Amino acid sequence: MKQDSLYVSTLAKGLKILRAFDETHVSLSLKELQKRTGLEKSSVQRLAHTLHVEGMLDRAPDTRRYRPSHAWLELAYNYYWSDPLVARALPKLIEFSQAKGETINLAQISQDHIIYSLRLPNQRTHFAASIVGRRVPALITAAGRVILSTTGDDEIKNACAHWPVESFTPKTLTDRDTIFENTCDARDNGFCLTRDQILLNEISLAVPLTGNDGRARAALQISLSSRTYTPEQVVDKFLPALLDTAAGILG
Amino acid sequence: MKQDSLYVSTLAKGLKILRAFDETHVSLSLKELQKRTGLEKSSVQRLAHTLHVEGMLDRAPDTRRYRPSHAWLELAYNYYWSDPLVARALPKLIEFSQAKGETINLAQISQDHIIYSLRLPNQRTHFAASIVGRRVPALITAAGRVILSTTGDDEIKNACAHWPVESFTPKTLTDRDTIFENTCDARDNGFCLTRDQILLNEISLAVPLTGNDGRARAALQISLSSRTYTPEQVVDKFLPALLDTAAGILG
DNA sequence: TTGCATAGTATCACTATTTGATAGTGGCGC
DNA sequence: GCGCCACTATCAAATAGTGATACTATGCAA
Repeated sequence: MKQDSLYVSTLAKGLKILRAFDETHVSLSLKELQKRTGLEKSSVQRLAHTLHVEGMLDRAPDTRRYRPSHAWLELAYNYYWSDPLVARALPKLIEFSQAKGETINLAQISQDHIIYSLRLPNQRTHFAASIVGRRVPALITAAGRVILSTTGDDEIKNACAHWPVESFTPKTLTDRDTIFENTCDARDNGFCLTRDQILLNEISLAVPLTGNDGRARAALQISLSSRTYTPEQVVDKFLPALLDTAAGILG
Repeated sequence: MKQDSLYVSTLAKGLKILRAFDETHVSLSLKELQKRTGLEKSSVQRLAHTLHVEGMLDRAPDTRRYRPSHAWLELAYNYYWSDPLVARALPKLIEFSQAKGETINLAQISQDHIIYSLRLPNQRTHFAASIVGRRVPALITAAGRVILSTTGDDEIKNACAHWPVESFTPKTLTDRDTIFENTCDARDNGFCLTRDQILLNEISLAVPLTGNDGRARAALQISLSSRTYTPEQVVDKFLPALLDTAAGILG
């Protein structure tokens, strides 16, 4: 950062302002931006002003608080055009969603997290699981494990030892040995099933979208309620269709 | 811009890099970025480098071309949390989508354009109409007109005279008088129906999501094929449910 | 209403940072 | 193997961002 002569720190500070907004900080005053970014008061003022002028931040005239603008959705739109997998996967996901009436997602690996890039939610899906762009530590998700399982044995071992884990529910599995075993099972089975990891009473089933080199960079994942199905029923009832959908995307 | 002492031009240049990517420019080399932004070669190099280091741009090691990164989806995620209308609308849209099996969208006004902030596509929906964040001139859409129709008469007149129009199909209506009439009809009817405006053989039906002040900032819109339905059938078959969905969101 | 505290706005001299010219490197097609 | 073009790296010059400070507006309490 410091000794990088090509690094433009002013731009980085501007991005820091954008990233100050999250689930629990949906609008921010100048003071709050200052606190959350650690930048100088004047800098925050000028950077936020610039982002506002450039249409990246909206501002409520009464409260003077800044908010994310519609431009944030436009960026997503342009991301979608840039990702060839999205274009191939989307029609197949829609097909699956309408045929089965169940939530289906496209998850992509992004360093040691997975990011949901397409989501076709059904009525029972809660908000955070309905909207694209959510990042979750790869190791605690079925999608992350099944993607990981397609890489080399050393990489699996290394990832299970070092990638971050985080508890979302009391039942979130944070024991790295168990995660490793489960990932190896995924490698052998070609799918991964988890329970209660992100949300209680949620069963998650994922299959890899394997590239030409045999390594997956993405996965298809469905969410079901454990009140409705047992894990075995989920596998029986949905795995074949999920594999078909994956094959359709890759074919 | 120039005589704005609070304006940080370096940040603005960085944003210009981000906005150089669109439907037809899904990945860009340094040279192309230079051309599209009009910035200096060195500036582009440093700004793009910074965006890469900060995770806003990916780079293919072989071709050295820059691409939008997953971070663009994360921004959308955080936008969604910041928009209270989205949270209220999403479950209702899902309900409608699953009940009717037809494409339904949430469109919001954004200056003189509308932006699709939620989309629940069905199988027949083409790619550009399936992904969120698309911006379209408000006047050529049913959603834009029905939102406009809830504002004052002067504003309607002014908007129909000055807001941009753009032809998407040979049948896109660009005659401002006809657009004005259609918007007045929308005001009287409480809904707006268009044909072949964005896509041939597409019927679009929109109803406003009216705020406390009687003015709409958003609309619900559905798309149907004119090969399957006549405009009259669309109104008969879908308008009541669409109005119910809108009422559910506002209630 | 008055007064106080807090948040937002505006100004400006200083200098750190960006700039843009230039030179160096690597890759690809001919 | 040669030459072209794109990308990378360097550095002196000066522009443009900084941060301290002062000013104004807002909201809350007495």
